Amino acid sequence: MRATVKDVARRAGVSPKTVSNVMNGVVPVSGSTRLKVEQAILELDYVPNLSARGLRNGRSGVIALALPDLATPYSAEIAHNVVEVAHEQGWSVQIEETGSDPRREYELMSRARSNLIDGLILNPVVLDESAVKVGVSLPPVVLLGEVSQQLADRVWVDSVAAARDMTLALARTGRHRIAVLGTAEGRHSAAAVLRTRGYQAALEELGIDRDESLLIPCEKWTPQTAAGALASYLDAHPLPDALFCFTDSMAIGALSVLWKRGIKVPDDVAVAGFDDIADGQYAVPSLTTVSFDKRRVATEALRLLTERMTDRASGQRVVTVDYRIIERDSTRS
Amino acid sequence: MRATVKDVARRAGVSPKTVSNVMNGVVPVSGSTRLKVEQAILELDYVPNLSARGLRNGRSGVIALALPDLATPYSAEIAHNVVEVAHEQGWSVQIEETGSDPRREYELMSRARSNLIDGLILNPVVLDESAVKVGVSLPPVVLLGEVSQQLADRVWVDSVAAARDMTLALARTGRHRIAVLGTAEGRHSAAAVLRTRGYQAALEELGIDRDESLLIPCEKWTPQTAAGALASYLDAHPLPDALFCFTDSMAIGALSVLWKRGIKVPDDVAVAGFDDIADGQYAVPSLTTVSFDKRRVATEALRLLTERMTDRASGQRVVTVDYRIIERDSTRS
DNA sequence: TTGAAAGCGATACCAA
DNA sequence: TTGGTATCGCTTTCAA
Repeated sequence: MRATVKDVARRAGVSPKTVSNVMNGVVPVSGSTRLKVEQAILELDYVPNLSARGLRNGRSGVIALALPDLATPYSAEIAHNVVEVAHEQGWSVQIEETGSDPRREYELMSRARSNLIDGLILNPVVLDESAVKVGVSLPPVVLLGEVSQQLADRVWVDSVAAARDMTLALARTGRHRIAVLGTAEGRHSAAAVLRTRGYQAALEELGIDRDESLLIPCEKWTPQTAAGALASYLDAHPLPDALFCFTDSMAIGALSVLWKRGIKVPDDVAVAGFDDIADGQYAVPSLTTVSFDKRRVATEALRLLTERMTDRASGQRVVTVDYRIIERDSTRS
Repeated sequence: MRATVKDVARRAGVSPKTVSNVMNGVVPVSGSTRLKVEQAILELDYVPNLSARGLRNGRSGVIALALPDLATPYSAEIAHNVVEVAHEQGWSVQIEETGSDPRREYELMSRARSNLIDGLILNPVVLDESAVKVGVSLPPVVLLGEVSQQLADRVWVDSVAAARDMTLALARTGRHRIAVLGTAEGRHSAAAVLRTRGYQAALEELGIDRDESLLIPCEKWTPQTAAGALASYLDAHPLPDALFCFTDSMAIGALSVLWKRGIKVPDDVAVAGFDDIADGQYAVPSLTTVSFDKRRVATEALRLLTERMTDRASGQRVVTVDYRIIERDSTRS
């Protein structure tokens, strides 16, 4: 059998309460008792039972991180940073994948209510107000990304401004027929809508007429679907001057298609992405992108979450994380 | 306040035990009482407290997955599959990053002993027998990958055979000066040792003399370090006929360096990887690699883990997952 | 500063 | 089939 506080207390000749005091270190304990207790802990190889502690305290020390798909580099980098920052602050992280399925998001919320989780960082895909109902009975929730949600705290990058800046940057290299890859057709992802909006705002500023044929829809934001979407597009349309992909993953799929067709990047067409995933730097050619500090996203999300744990009542807080355009070989003029 | 079993029991006019029976569905319950209880659960919006359940049962329903670095595509794909399979079987997954630091592995084991985790799937990097001491007091552990460990259950791909086959495949395209990228210099990663061994076995079969100058060391297996290592190598050595990178991530870094130097792949040098990460298919050119079913790795790991939970005593079990060479553009002759 | 005892919520034993 | 009750391990009042 595993040792418990009682065993430690008996061995150290003190009460369970004293053992608890030594471990949690809030109530002062005399040096000699502390030593005896620590000795006993070592001898018995005592490890506290976190289920019991969680039951008693109402907190588990675990937060959940819900992402659409861990296998995508973007999600993976976010997860990496959240896990790292959380660990530094003494939290464990449970990973959940929503697969962009609102039902999974619901499921998650109910799981979160079952007290094994003290809070939830949720990166939703679909623009859906209803999926997250932040009620009093729910644990604290922080949303990641461009969700239009008025209730939960949120950390995001200003996608509209970033997409606008990227479009302007592409135009500055002398390219004016700028296509975008990743616009949403049916179900609207918030990011798709906002990035398209930023793109169109830039065109307007530049006095470039809108051309619907330069919007290339792409339902899933993976290299695979992007490659497929771009391939069919190129079969039916002339090559644009520049291609702004709404994620780096899509850009990588696009680069692959262009290369296979012998279309030179950036000579024949410039390509840009969004997210600054690690592999973008090693793409061929290296990928121009919208970069932001993912570590900062993690830090802020965790800060909002922990603050929300102690103050459930105050209003929604939104943290906007800075971005910058990184120009690499894929758009050199 | 949140509702508890007692509240539900009172409302349904039954005892707490009956509520528990309804929820767990092992002990038969009469139809009418079941209905009453289910009604009460809905009305009170009851969600069981998993900490309490965990305390009572000694099981939490959570497993931990420990990986060196979630941000690498390989780890991310493994994590994705484990989370998915685990979810299907009703498990939650806690993610831990070891950063290839043995201390983190220790820390993890002790955390695992604290009963918030029913089992651990560990993907270690460093060949270190001592890091995982599988004793009676520890939760079940399943190791992922090429670790030389005699105690814990393990799921792996036969790296020696795979590296041998890949080397032979490269040789079949008429390339005989085959370099490998990723050999370990100081601390030995098990995978590096085994893959080097397979490579050398193939050369021997082919009657090709060993050439130490074709072993390119690379401490960390990231695109960045691979790019750096290859760049310095090329500054001092002639170009080999083929470059076998021990991971796809390294291969992606290598492709980037080769492209920047105007070295054509596969015309001037063939490049191959290992792992078959999703982006390899969209690399420029698409990457020849050693592929294996990551979903299967996840399934087997979870199977071993759950079986081990009910049978702590039986001997070590090892599952070997099949691989196959996928030839893509990066090695076309 | 330390001890005794109650209780967090769910489950399982033993009766009925 | 169902009800009462002890129990899992820890923390925290309240007293000493």
